[in-house]
Amino acid sequence: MVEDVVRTLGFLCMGSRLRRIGERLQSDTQQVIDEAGLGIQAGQYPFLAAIDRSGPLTIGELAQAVGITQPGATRTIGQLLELGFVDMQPAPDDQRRRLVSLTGKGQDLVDHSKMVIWPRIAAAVADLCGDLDGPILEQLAAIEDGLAAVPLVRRHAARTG
Amino acid sequence: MVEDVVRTLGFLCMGSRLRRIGERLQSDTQQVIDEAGLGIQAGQYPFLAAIDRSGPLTIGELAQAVGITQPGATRTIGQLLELGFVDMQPAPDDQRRRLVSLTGKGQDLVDHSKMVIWPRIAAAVADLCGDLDGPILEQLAAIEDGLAAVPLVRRHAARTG
DNA sequence: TGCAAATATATAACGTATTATATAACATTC
DNA sequence: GAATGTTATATAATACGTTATATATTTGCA
Repeated sequence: MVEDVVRTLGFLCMGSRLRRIGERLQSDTQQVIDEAGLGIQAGQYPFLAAIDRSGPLTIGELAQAVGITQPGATRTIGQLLELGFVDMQPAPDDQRRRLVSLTGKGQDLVDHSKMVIWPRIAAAVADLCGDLDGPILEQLAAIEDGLAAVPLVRRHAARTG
Repeated sequence: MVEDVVRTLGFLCMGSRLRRIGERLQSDTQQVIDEAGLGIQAGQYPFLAAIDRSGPLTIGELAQAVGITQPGATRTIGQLLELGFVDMQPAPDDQRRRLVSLTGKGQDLVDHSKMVIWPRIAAAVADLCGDLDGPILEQLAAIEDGLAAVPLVRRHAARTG
Protein backbone atom coordinates (compact mmCIF):
# COMPACT_ATOMS: atom_id res chain seq x y z
CA MET A 1 0.00 0.00 0.00
CA VAL A 2 1.36 3.35 -1.05
CA GLU A 3 1.18 6.46 1.10
CA ASP A 4 -1.39 9.06 0.03
CA VAL A 5 0.89 12.11 -0.30
CA VAL A 6 -1.86 14.59 -0.98
CA ARG A 7 -3.40 13.62 2.32
CA THR A 8 -0.12 13.48 4.15
CA LEU A 9 0.97 16.92 3.04
CA GLY A 10 -2.13 18.56 4.47
CA PHE A 11 -2.55 22.26 3.79
CA LEU A 12 0.16 22.14 1.13
CA CYS A 13 -2.03 20.05 -1.18
CA MET A 14 -5.37 21.42 -0.12
CA GLY A 15 -6.23 22.51 -3.67
CA SER A 16 -5.53 19.13 -5.24
CA ARG A 17 -7.38 17.46 -2.44
CA LEU A 18 -10.57 19.51 -2.63
CA ARG A 19 -10.60 19.07 -6.36
CA ARG A 20 -10.08 15.35 -6.09
CA ILE A 21 -12.85 14.90 -3.54
CA GLY A 22 -15.14 17.14 -5.58
CA GLU A 23 -14.57 15.07 -8.69
CA ARG A 24 -15.19 11.88 -6.79
CA LEU A 25 -18.36 13.24 -5.26
CA GLN A 26 -19.62 14.48 -8.59
CA SER A 27 -19.06 11.15 -10.31
CA ASP A 28 -20.79 9.37 -7.43
CA THR A 29 -23.66 11.82 -7.78
CA GLN A 30 -23.78 10.95 -11.46
CA GLN A 31 -24.43 7.34 -10.51
CA VAL A 32 -27.48 8.35 -8.51
CA ILE A 33 -28.75 10.39 -11.48
CA ASP A 34 -28.12 7.57 -13.93
CA GLU A 35 -29.85 5.11 -11.64
CA ALA A 36 -32.96 7.25 -11.94
CA GLY A 37 -32.70 7.06 -15.71
CA LEU A 38 -32.46 10.81 -16.30
CA GLY A 39 -30.40 11.74 -19.33
CA ILE A 40 -28.46 14.56 -17.75
CA GLN A 41 -25.00 15.29 -16.40
CA ALA A 42 -24.47 16.27 -12.79
CA GLY A 43 -22.65 19.42 -13.87
CA GLN A 44 -25.63 20.59 -15.92
CA TYR A 45 -28.04 20.63 -13.00
CA PRO A 46 -26.90 23.88 -11.39
CA PHE A 47 -27.76 25.72 -14.60
CA LEU A 48 -31.30 24.39 -14.62
CA ALA A 49 -31.64 25.07 -10.91
CA ALA A 50 -30.45 28.65 -11.39
CA ILE A 51 -33.06 29.37 -14.06
CA ASP A 52 -35.74 27.63 -12.03
CA ARG A 53 -34.94 29.83 -9.05
CA SER A 54 -34.42 33.17 -10.75
CA GLY A 55 -36.34 32.94 -14.03
CA PRO A 56 -34.70 33.39 -17.45
CA LEU A 57 -31.04 34.41 -17.18
CA THR A 58 -28.42 35.51 -19.67
CA ILE A 59 -25.29 33.50 -20.39
CA GLY A 60 -23.25 35.90 -18.30
CA GLU A 61 -25.61 35.72 -15.36
CA LEU A 62 -25.59 31.93 -15.54
CA ALA A 63 -21.81 31.88 -15.51
CA GLN A 64 -21.86 34.03 -12.39
CA ALA A 65 -24.60 32.02 -10.74
CA VAL A 66 -22.80 28.74 -11.27
CA GLY A 67 -19.35 30.16 -10.58
CA ILE A 68 -17.57 29.32 -13.81
CA THR A 69 -16.33 31.40 -16.73
CA GLN A 70 -18.51 32.64 -19.57
CA PRO A 71 -17.16 30.25 -22.23
CA GLY A 72 -17.88 27.37 -19.91
CA ALA A 73 -21.45 28.55 -19.49
CA THR A 74 -21.84 28.99 -23.25
CA ARG A 75 -20.79 25.41 -23.75
CA THR A 76 -23.02 23.84 -21.12
CA ILE A 77 -26.01 25.87 -22.29
CA GLY A 78 -25.27 24.64 -25.81
CA GLN A 79 -25.58 21.07 -24.55
CA LEU A 80 -28.81 21.80 -22.70
CA LEU A 81 -30.18 23.40 -25.86
CA GLU A 82 -29.39 20.25 -27.84
CA LEU A 83 -31.05 18.15 -25.17
CA GLY A 84 -34.12 20.35 -25.39
CA PHE A 85 -34.14 21.37 -21.74
CA VAL A 86 -33.65 25.08 -22.35
CA ASP A 87 -34.48 27.66 -24.95
CA MET A 88 -32.45 30.74 -25.88
CA GLN A 89 -33.64 34.05 -27.33
CA PRO A 90 -32.05 37.45 -27.76
CA ALA A 91 -33.20 39.87 -25.09
CA PRO A 92 -35.76 42.29 -26.55
CA ASP A 93 -34.01 45.41 -25.30
CA ASP A 94 -30.41 44.37 -25.90
CA GLN A 95 -29.59 42.17 -28.88
CA ARG A 96 -26.24 41.17 -27.42
CA ARG A 97 -27.77 39.32 -24.51
CA ARG A 98 -29.25 35.87 -24.86
CA LEU A 99 -31.97 34.98 -22.42
CA VAL A 100 -31.97 31.33 -21.48
CA SER A 101 -35.21 29.85 -20.18
CA LEU A 102 -36.52 26.39 -19.35
CA THR A 103 -38.59 24.55 -21.95
CA GLY A 104 -41.59 22.52 -20.85
CA LYS A 105 -39.37 19.46 -20.91
CA GLY A 106 -36.77 21.30 -18.85
CA GLN A 107 -39.33 22.45 -16.30
CA ASP A 108 -40.67 18.91 -16.05
CA LEU A 109 -37.18 17.62 -15.39
CA VAL A 110 -36.60 20.23 -12.71
CA ASP A 111 -39.95 19.57 -11.06
CA HIS A 112 -39.34 15.85 -11.02
CA SER A 113 -35.78 16.32 -9.80
CA LYS A 114 -36.91 18.60 -7.00
CA MET A 115 -39.23 15.93 -5.74
CA VAL A 116 -37.24 12.79 -6.28
CA ILE A 117 -33.57 13.19 -7.14
CA TRP A 118 -32.35 16.30 -5.39
CA PRO A 119 -33.62 15.33 -1.96
CA ARG A 120 -32.08 11.91 -2.49
CA ILE A 121 -28.66 13.38 -3.34
CA ALA A 122 -28.76 16.01 -0.61
CA ALA A 123 -29.70 13.31 1.91
CA ALA A 124 -26.87 11.04 0.80
CA VAL A 125 -24.32 13.85 1.04
CA ALA A 126 -25.74 14.92 4.38
CA ASP A 127 -25.40 11.34 5.55
CA LEU A 128 -21.78 11.46 4.45
CA CYS A 129 -20.77 14.74 6.04
CA GLY A 130 -23.71 16.44 7.67
CA ASP A 131 -22.71 15.53 11.20
CA LEU A 132 -19.05 16.32 10.82
CA ASP A 133 -17.36 19.03 12.78
CA GLY A 134 -13.86 20.23 13.59
CA PRO A 135 -10.83 21.25 11.50
CA ILE A 136 -11.32 20.97 7.77
CA LEU A 137 -8.47 18.53 7.16
CA GLU A 138 -10.06 16.08 9.56
CA GLN A 139 -13.43 16.45 7.91
CA LEU A 140 -11.92 15.87 4.49
CA ALA A 141 -10.26 12.72 5.74
CA ALA A 142 -13.57 11.55 7.17
CA ILE A 143 -15.30 12.23 3.87
CA GLU A 144 -12.70 10.28 1.90
CA ASP A 145 -12.89 7.39 4.32
CA GLY A 146 -16.66 7.54 4.32
CA LEU A 147 -16.89 7.38 0.55
CA ALA A 148 -14.49 4.46 0.46
CA ALA A 149 -16.53 2.62 3.08
CA VAL A 150 -20.03 3.26 1.72
CA PRO A 151 -20.39 4.85 -1.73
CA LEU A 152 -22.84 7.70 -2.12
CA VAL A 153 -25.33 5.62 -4.11
CA ARG A 154 -25.89 3.40 -1.14
CA ARG A 155 -26.36 6.18 1.37
CA HIS A 156 -29.64 7.50 2.70
CA ALA A 157 -30.63 9.90 5.41
CA ALA A 158 -30.29 7.25 8.04
CA ARG A 159 -29.74 9.74 10.79
CA THR A 160 -32.60 9.14 13.17
CA GLY A 161 -33.02 11.87 15.72
CA MET B 1 -25.77 40.64 -8.37
CA VAL B 2 -26.78 37.09 -9.20
CA GLU B 3 -27.38 34.44 -6.58
CA ASP B 4 -24.65 31.80 -6.24
CA VAL B 5 -26.74 28.65 -6.77
CA VAL B 6 -23.99 26.21 -5.97
CA ARG B 7 -23.64 27.84 -2.62
CA THR B 8 -27.36 28.18 -2.06
CA LEU B 9 -28.09 24.54 -2.81
CA GLY B 10 -25.69 23.32 -0.16
CA PHE B 11 -25.19 19.56 0.05
CA LEU B 12 -26.82 19.09 -3.34
CA CYS B 13 -23.92 20.82 -5.12
CA MET B 14 -21.17 19.79 -2.76
CA GLY B 15 -19.20 18.09 -5.54
CA SER B 16 -19.23 21.09 -7.85
CA ARG B 17 -18.40 23.31 -4.95
CA LEU B 18 -15.40 21.38 -3.66
CA ARG B 19 -14.11 21.13 -7.17
CA ARG B 20 -14.56 24.82 -7.79
CA ILE B 21 -12.80 25.81 -4.58
CA GLY B 22 -10.02 23.31 -5.28
CA GLU B 23 -9.43 24.76 -8.73
CA ARG B 24 -9.37 28.25 -7.35
CA LEU B 25 -6.94 27.28 -4.61
CA GLN B 26 -4.68 25.47 -7.03
CA SER B 27 -4.50 28.40 -9.40
CA ASP B 28 -3.79 30.72 -6.49
CA THR B 29 -1.06 28.34 -5.37
CA GLN B 30 0.38 28.51 -8.87
CA GLN B 31 0.79 32.25 -8.44
CA VAL B 32 2.93 31.71 -5.36
CA ILE B 33 5.07 29.20 -7.25
CA ASP B 34 5.45 31.50 -10.25
CA GLU B 35 6.36 34.39 -8.00
CA ALA B 36 9.31 32.31 -6.79
CA GLY B 37 10.39 31.80 -10.39
CA LEU B 38 10.24 28.01 -10.34
CA GLY B 39 9.33 26.47 -13.67
CA ILE B 40 6.86 23.96 -12.38
CA GLN B 41 3.10 23.40 -12.20
CA ALA B 42 1.30 23.07 -8.89
CA GLY B 43 -0.13 19.74 -9.96
CA GLN B 44 3.31 18.29 -10.59
CA TYR B 45 4.57 18.86 -7.06
CA PRO B 46 2.82 15.93 -5.37
CA PHE B 47 4.64 13.55 -7.71
CA LEU B 48 8.03 14.92 -6.74
CA ALA B 49 7.04 14.94 -3.08
CA ALA B 50 5.93 11.32 -3.29
CA ILE B 51 9.25 10.17 -4.72
CA ASP B 52 11.14 12.30 -2.24
CA ARG B 53 9.27 10.68 0.63
CA SER B 54 9.19 7.06 -0.52
CA GLY B 55 12.11 6.70 -2.91
CA PRO B 56 11.73 5.60 -6.56
CA LEU B 57 8.16 4.61 -7.41
CA THR B 58 6.50 3.05 -10.43
CA ILE B 59 3.90 4.83 -12.53
CA GLY B 60 1.15 2.83 -10.90
CA GLU B 61 2.38 3.56 -7.39
CA LEU B 62 2.62 7.24 -8.23
CA ALA B 63 -0.94 7.27 -9.50
CA GLN B 64 -2.07 5.71 -6.24
CA ALA B 65 0.05 8.01 -4.11
CA VAL B 66 -1.29 11.12 -5.81
CA GLY B 67 -4.83 9.80 -6.10
CA ILE B 68 -5.35 10.02 -9.84
CA THR B 69 -5.65 7.43 -12.60
CA GLN B 70 -2.71 5.74 -14.27
CA PRO B 71 -2.96 7.59 -17.60
CA GLY B 72 -2.89 10.86 -15.69
CA ALA B 73 0.26 9.80 -13.89
CA THR B 74 1.85 8.69 -17.17
CA ARG B 75 1.27 12.10 -18.61
CA THR B 76 2.53 14.15 -15.67
CA ILE B 77 5.63 11.97 -15.37
CA GLY B 78 6.21 12.53 -19.09
CA GLN B 79 6.24 16.27 -18.44
CA LEU B 80 8.60 15.93 -15.50
CA LEU B 81 10.89 13.80 -17.65
CA GLU B 82 11.00 16.51 -20.31
CA LEU B 83 11.73 19.09 -17.65
CA GLY B 84 14.60 16.94 -16.39
CA PHE B 85 13.28 16.64 -12.83
CA VAL B 86 12.84 12.87 -12.91
CA ASP B 87 14.38 9.86 -14.55
CA MET B 88 12.65 6.63 -15.57
CA GLN B 89 14.08 3.14 -15.93
CA PRO B 90 12.57 -0.31 -16.28
CA ALA B 91 12.61 -2.18 -12.99
CA PRO B 92 15.42 -4.77 -13.05
CA ASP B 93 13.21 -7.65 -11.96
CA ASP B 94 10.08 -6.76 -13.94
CA GLN B 95 10.45 -5.13 -17.34
CA ARG B 96 6.84 -3.96 -17.33
CA ARG B 97 7.36 -1.61 -14.43
CA ARG B 98 9.03 1.76 -14.85
CA LEU B 99 10.78 3.10 -11.81
CA VAL B 100 10.65 6.86 -11.59
CA SER B 101 13.32 8.60 -9.53
CA LEU B 102 14.43 12.17 -8.91
CA THR B 103 17.36 13.53 -10.91
CA GLY B 104 19.91 15.79 -9.22
CA LYS B 105 17.99 18.74 -10.59
CA GLY B 106 14.76 17.28 -9.28
CA GLN B 107 16.20 16.67 -5.84
CA ASP B 108 17.54 20.23 -5.77
CA LEU B 109 14.09 21.55 -6.62
CA VAL B 110 12.50 19.47 -3.88
CA ASP B 111 15.10 20.50 -1.32
CA HIS B 112 14.68 24.16 -2.18
CA SER B 113 10.90 23.85 -2.21
CA LYS B 114 10.88 22.16 1.16
CA MET B 115 12.76 25.06 2.66
CA VAL B 116 11.20 28.00 0.87
CA ILE B 117 8.03 27.39 -1.12
CA TRP B 118 6.15 24.63 0.61
CA PRO B 119 6.19 26.25 4.05
CA ARG B 120 5.07 29.47 2.38
CA ILE B 121 2.12 27.80 0.71
CA ALA B 122 1.16 25.73 3.73
CA ALA B 123 1.27 28.87 5.88
CA ALA B 124 -0.91 30.82 3.47
CA VAL B 125 -3.50 28.03 3.33
CA ALA B 126 -3.34 27.64 7.10
CA ASP B 127 -3.93 31.37 7.40
CA LEU B 128 -6.97 30.94 5.18
CA CYS B 129 -8.57 27.99 6.90
CA GLY B 130 -6.41 26.70 9.72
CA ASP B 131 -8.52 28.23 12.47
CA LEU B 132 -11.87 27.26 11.02
CA ASP B 133 -14.21 24.90 12.76
CA GLY B 134 -17.81 23.79 12.54
CA PRO B 135 -19.99 22.27 9.78
CA ILE B 136 -18.26 21.88 6.45
CA LEU B 137 -20.64 24.07 4.48
CA GLU B 138 -19.89 26.97 6.79
CA GLN B 139 -16.17 26.41 6.48
CA LEU B 140 -16.41 26.30 2.70
CA ALA B 141 -18.30 29.58 2.70
CA ALA B 142 -15.63 31.10 4.94
CA ILE B 143 -12.90 29.87 2.59
CA GLU B 144 -14.61 31.34 -0.47
CA ASP B 145 -15.17 34.63 1.30
CA GLY B 146 -11.62 34.60 2.61
CA LEU B 147 -10.10 34.07 -0.83
CA ALA B 148 -12.25 36.84 -2.26
CA ALA B 149 -11.14 39.20 0.51
CA VAL B 150 -7.40 38.43 0.56
CA PRO B 151 -5.92 36.23 -2.21
CA LEU B 152 -3.60 33.44 -1.22
CA VAL B 153 -0.50 35.17 -2.57
CA ARG B 154 -0.91 37.92 -0.06
CA ARG B 155 -1.42 35.66 2.92
CA HIS B 156 1.17 34.69 5.49
CA ALA B 157 1.11 32.86 8.76
CA ALA B 158 -0.09 35.94 10.58
CA ARG B 159 -1.61 33.99 13.40
CA THR B 160 0.34 35.17 16.40
CA GLY B 161 -0.19 33.16 19.52
C1' DT C 1 -24.19 62.19 -36.47
C1' DG C 2 -20.36 59.48 -36.33
C1' DC C 3 -16.68 57.20 -34.19
C1' DA C 4 -14.27 55.18 -30.09
C1' DA C 5 -14.94 52.52 -26.04
C1' DA C 6 -17.41 49.17 -23.50
C1' DT C 7 -20.15 45.00 -23.08
C1' DA C 8 -22.10 40.24 -24.24
C1' DT C 9 -21.41 36.16 -26.43
C1' DA C 10 -18.94 32.93 -29.43
C1' DT C 11 -14.93 30.61 -30.90
C1' DA C 12 -10.20 28.84 -30.70
C1' DA C 13 -6.42 26.84 -28.39
C1' DC C 14 -4.90 24.68 -24.46
C1' DG C 15 -4.53 21.92 -19.81
C1' DT C 16 -5.63 18.11 -17.22
C1' DA C 17 -8.67 14.93 -15.65
C1' DT C 18 -11.44 10.76 -17.07
C1' DT C 19 -12.77 5.93 -19.46
C1' DA C 20 -11.75 2.50 -22.81
C1' DT C 21 -8.50 -0.02 -25.22
C1' DA C 22 -3.90 -1.62 -27.08
C1' DT C 23 0.64 -3.47 -26.23
C1' DA C 24 4.29 -5.64 -23.74
C1' DA C 25 5.96 -8.45 -20.03
C1' DC C 26 5.17 -11.75 -16.54
C1' DA C 27 2.56 -15.80 -14.33
C1' DT C 28 -0.03 -19.98 -14.60
C1' DT C 29 -1.71 -24.18 -16.12
C1' DC C 30 -2.37 -28.13 -18.77
C1' DG D 1 6.85 -25.31 -22.88
C1' DA D 2 2.94 -23.26 -25.57
C1' DA D 3 -1.58 -21.24 -24.71
C1' DT D 4 -4.07 -18.34 -21.67
C1' DG D 5 -4.78 -15.02 -18.32
C1' DT D 6 -3.08 -11.12 -15.54
C1' DT D 7 -0.54 -6.95 -14.71
C1' DA D 8 1.85 -2.48 -15.97
C1' DT D 9 2.15 1.14 -18.98
C1' DA D 10 0.91 3.70 -23.19
C1' DT D 11 -2.30 5.68 -26.29
C1' DA D 12 -6.83 7.34 -28.04
C1' DA D 13 -11.11 9.50 -27.41
C1' DT D 14 -13.88 12.34 -24.53
C1' DA D 15 -15.25 15.83 -20.88
C1' DC D 16 -14.98 20.11 -18.93
C1' DG D 17 -12.55 23.67 -17.13
C1' DT D 18 -9.41 27.65 -18.35
C1' DT D 19 -7.30 32.03 -21.06
C1' DA D 20 -7.09 34.74 -25.18
C1' DT D 21 -9.33 36.62 -28.91
C1' DA D 22 -13.02 37.70 -32.46
C1' DT D 23 -17.59 39.51 -33.51
C1' DA D 24 -21.78 41.97 -32.77
C1' DT D 25 -24.30 45.29 -30.35
C1' DT D 26 -24.83 49.16 -27.41
C1' DT D 27 -23.18 53.37 -25.13
C1' DG D 28 -21.07 57.78 -24.73
C1' DC D 29 -19.04 61.77 -26.23
C1' DA D 30 -16.97 65.28 -29.58
